[in-house]
Amino acid sequence: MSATQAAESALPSTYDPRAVEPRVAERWNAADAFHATPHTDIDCARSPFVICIPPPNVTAALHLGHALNNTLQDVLTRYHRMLGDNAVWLPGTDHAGIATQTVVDKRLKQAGDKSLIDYKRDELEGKPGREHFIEKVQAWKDEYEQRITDQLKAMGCSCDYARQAFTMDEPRARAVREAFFRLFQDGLIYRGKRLVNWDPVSQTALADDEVESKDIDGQFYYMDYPLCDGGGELIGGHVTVATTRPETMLGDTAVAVNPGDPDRAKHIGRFVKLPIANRVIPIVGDDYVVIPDADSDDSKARMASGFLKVTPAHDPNDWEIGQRHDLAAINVMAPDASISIDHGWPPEEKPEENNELKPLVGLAREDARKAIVRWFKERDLLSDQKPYRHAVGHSYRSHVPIEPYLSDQWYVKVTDDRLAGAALRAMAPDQRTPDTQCTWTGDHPHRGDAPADWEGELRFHPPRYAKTFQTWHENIRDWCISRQLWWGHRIPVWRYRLSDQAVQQARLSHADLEAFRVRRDLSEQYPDMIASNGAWEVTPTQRPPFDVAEAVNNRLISSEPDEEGVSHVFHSDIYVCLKSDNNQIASQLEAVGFERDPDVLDTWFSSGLWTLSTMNWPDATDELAAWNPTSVLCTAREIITLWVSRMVMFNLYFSGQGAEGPSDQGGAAQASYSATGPLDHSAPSPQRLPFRDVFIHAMIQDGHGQKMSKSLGNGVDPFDIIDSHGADAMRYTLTSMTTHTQDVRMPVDMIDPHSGETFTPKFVTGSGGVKVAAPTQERNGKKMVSSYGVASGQAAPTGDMPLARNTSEKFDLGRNFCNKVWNAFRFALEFLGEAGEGAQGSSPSAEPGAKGVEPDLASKWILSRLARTIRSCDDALNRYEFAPYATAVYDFFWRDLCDWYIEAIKPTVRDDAGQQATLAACLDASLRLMHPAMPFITERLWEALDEKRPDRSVPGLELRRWDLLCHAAWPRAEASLIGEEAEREWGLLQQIVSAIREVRATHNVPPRQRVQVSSKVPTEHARHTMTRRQYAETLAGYEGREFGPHVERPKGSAAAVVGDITIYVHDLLDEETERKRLDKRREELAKAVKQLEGRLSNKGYVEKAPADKVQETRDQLAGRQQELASVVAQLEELE
RNA sequence: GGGCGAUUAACUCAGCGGCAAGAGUGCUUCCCUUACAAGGAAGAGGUCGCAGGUUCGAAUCCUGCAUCGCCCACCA
Repeated sequence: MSATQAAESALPSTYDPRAVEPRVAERWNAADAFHATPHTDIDCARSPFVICIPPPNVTAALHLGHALNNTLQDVLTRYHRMLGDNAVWLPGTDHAGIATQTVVDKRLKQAGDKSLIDYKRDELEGKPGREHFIEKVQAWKDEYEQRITDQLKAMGCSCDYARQAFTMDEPRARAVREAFFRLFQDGLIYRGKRLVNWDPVSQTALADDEVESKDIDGQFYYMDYPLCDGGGELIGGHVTVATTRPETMLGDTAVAVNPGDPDRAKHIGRFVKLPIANRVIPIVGDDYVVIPDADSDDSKARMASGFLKVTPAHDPNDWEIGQRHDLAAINVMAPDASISIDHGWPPEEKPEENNELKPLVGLAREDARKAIVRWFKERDLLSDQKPYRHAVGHSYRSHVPIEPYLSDQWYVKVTDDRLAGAALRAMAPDQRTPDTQCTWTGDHPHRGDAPADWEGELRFHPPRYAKTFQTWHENIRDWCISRQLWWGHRIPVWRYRLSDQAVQQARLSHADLEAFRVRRDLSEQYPDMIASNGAWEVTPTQRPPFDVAEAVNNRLISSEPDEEGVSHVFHSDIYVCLKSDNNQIASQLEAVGFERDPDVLDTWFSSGLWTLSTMNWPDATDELAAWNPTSVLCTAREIITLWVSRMVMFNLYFSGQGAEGPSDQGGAAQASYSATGPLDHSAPSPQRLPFRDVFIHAMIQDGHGQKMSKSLGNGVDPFDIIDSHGADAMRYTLTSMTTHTQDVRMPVDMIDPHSGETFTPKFVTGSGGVKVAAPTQERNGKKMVSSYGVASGQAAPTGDMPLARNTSEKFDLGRNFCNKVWNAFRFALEFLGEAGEGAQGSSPSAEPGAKGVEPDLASKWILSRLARTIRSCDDALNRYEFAPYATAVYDFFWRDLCDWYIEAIKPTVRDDAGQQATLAACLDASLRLMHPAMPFITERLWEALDEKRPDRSVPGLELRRWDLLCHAAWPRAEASLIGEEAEREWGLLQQIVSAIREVRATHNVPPRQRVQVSSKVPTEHARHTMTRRQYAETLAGYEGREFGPHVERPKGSAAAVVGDITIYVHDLLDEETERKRLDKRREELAKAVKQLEGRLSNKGYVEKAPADKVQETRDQLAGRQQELASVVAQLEELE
């Protein structure tokens, strides 16, 4: 070793993560340490361990919630890699459709650049707007994908970065097209007219999860509708409907009452004449309607009038009622939510001739509400108005109320048994709740029991989350997958609109015929690329779940037009789904008038394929064969419905079809890698889960109990913590925080960039009532910018006003631990090297500990503790119990190894080869055990340990060498290492040492000052006490004098009692202190004795409790009584 | 409205039928003892949210209540 190398490898006295982490990362990188290749040969003993990362959104950088998520995945991956599994962790990011598009648009606006509105205008004017906008988003994505990757690497995540994926890159796009194509072909994708969550400002449909509920102070309006006969003649009288949304009354197509309502059911079958619209609408009976009850606890019952206006096109409940009663849905609004007669108003009502209606047309919905209320008031038709507070869905991007809006969208029929039903049957049987509330009425396929031959393997940890998964699927509704956005996977469907002639006269034009002909020719020519039998038009009155075959037969003219060109199709356009991105086919379609659907897919469509697409499905890859299903999914509970569900359904569905296409194999087929020999890719595949285990971890909240999130702006960048505490400290702390609870709180502080001091920032209430750090902070007259200020675009760092990084003292735990580990090694490496070289001889396989030296008590004890610690770590990690794992390594290393073992052997270890061997083994095994949580520091110390002491095995614990710790074998201790006798012995010694230390401390004996100690011990203990003496003397700082059964208390000494041993610490003359000390001890013991006596005097306890418990109590009592007697005797002697 | 969870030391959290109830941080006292002051030794600090119940025995299981949080839900 050269002098410079020696200098480099010298360890400074404080652990400096900044110096260590990049170096270690470089070593891993140079060794390509985390790259894995699938083993398709089942003779290979290495079982796969696979994790797909929950791909973070490219909307922003990662925060501590992600740090937690990824730390846990890395702990598992590194653990299994060390176990010898073929471990791989597949990284990637998510394009996050609407979220990213919104963020980028907002930034463009903030910067005063051309934003989405401008690009949309360009597009309308025939200029390329869409492409240019997507370029902007793409640039954002590139930046944040890189940043996220950098963050993961800085955290030490052992991903196989060569396999990095993005939900919108080409391999993933192929998977999306393939999946869409197959679902389309199988009739599981359809186009439907339904109510969607419409954002009138952004003018797009929103996913349910993009709608935020807010409580709004509104009004309940009571409006009178006059009764009439079926022909519209008023017959006198009226009914009063109650509503919070008077403006939607223009779209009413019925009034509903509860058939069980004694006062109002008689109206069922009658008609009312809808004011303003003059539409004659029926009164129908429906259970949904709440019967009024002024005394009810239900506010709705108190407010209700018993008559419900039914507006199927503008209210989801009313939509359902409309389905049940075959009511028309009349859309009365334009996409911007202004009143309109052009978007579905029945032409036969001739709305343009309606003078009452005319003034309302074009009004915004809020203005229309006022105008209509005024109209009713003026005519004395508004019988009441009451204030009412209720929840209203708002768009999370534009913050305006969502309009339930009738529009054409693409749906995945997840209600089909092949999807939701399969997901339910995939659940581990013992995690299914038998009698949950299921909103589906009647026979529903999902409710069926799992077939006997299907063993569901999907398992949630903790198990309570299985219920969320189950109820979601039992109550699932078809999934709207189209979004009127630009950033996303474009829907691979081309549409040909039939001519008016075809629609109105059921005659096809020449152009129509040509479109049919081209579609048919292409279908024959490219059957694996083009699908056309899955699309149809669903009328508003058709009720889900649909029967595909029925829909195809009745609604779609799947047949070609006959010789005369007459089609049997009504209202249907021709839809063609293209699997490949073959421009030639597309251009042939476009040449005859087909147009590509402008919408993109819901972002969860591509995320739902993640476990397949990351392994390059639909190709039959080795990865898919060997690594799907993956081992475990680590995620947060908020995403169980959005993501976990969809991956389960998709992975089951597509794997069940096999590589060759759809098949009916079901659950009977064998897993193809359970056969002997290499994999046969052409074999039919069984349905496979995307993962067997789902681990749901806690949500990180800020110091105010608010969820840490990107959109709220209270996220903390892991880089900040790495900066203040180091990556290992962050990881260790996060690991130790992971219990099976739901939330953990993380109070966040800031670091003053001017002074480097930590302080608690000033908080302000931001949008949505969220408490956030003020965008700018001031301290000692100097200003700084908070990360919230930067993230929200409200402030930018400058020279005078730099960014103040976040930190949290919670991470001190991990930092202090790292420092302790570092220094323990620094100490040990000082002498392990020299002596170790001499001890090991020339043979590299020599085991220094096995040289016939019987290990001393301390060594036996620490090896026993080590063996138990290894066992605890395995137990904990196999159960996804991260905090107990973290505590186990912490307690072993710090409490046992440093506080007791190293302290005990300090005087002797330099000359004791056995102790050196034991110490080396403990250090080595500790590094292995700690590595999954703290990879950098342990890898660095491994290197140092290897240089000094290559052989660390001891009998019962083989510790083979590896170049890199991250590849080293996880320790396996033989049961023989556990020594109960040594543990008992050492436990007694610890008590003696503590007792002497306590005496010293209360009598203010300086630590360096040695004291004289003698001890009265019963004969049978004398020998043991003598053998322990050297350790006890070291640990408690004394010199032993007399030990024996007849030792008397020397004058002026203090006494401590441990079991049947009485220890005298000489020459402590402060009797007052001694009396107080003993008094306190006596009280404690008396209390314990009383409690134990009480327990034993309880007849029930003695009779019913297990005998060993009772005996234990008796022994305890005897021990305490003896101690108490000794203490009392000492007190008496003091008098 | 439905579901899930939390309430234990000043703070953040473990423990989930039987330890005199634990940890980290903070606090007090003493120590810069050549591994570590990001450290060592000792210590103070808790009617385990409230009220019932089950049990020989409850922080732990059950019921109810209160407070807080999250998820889901159709805005009459």
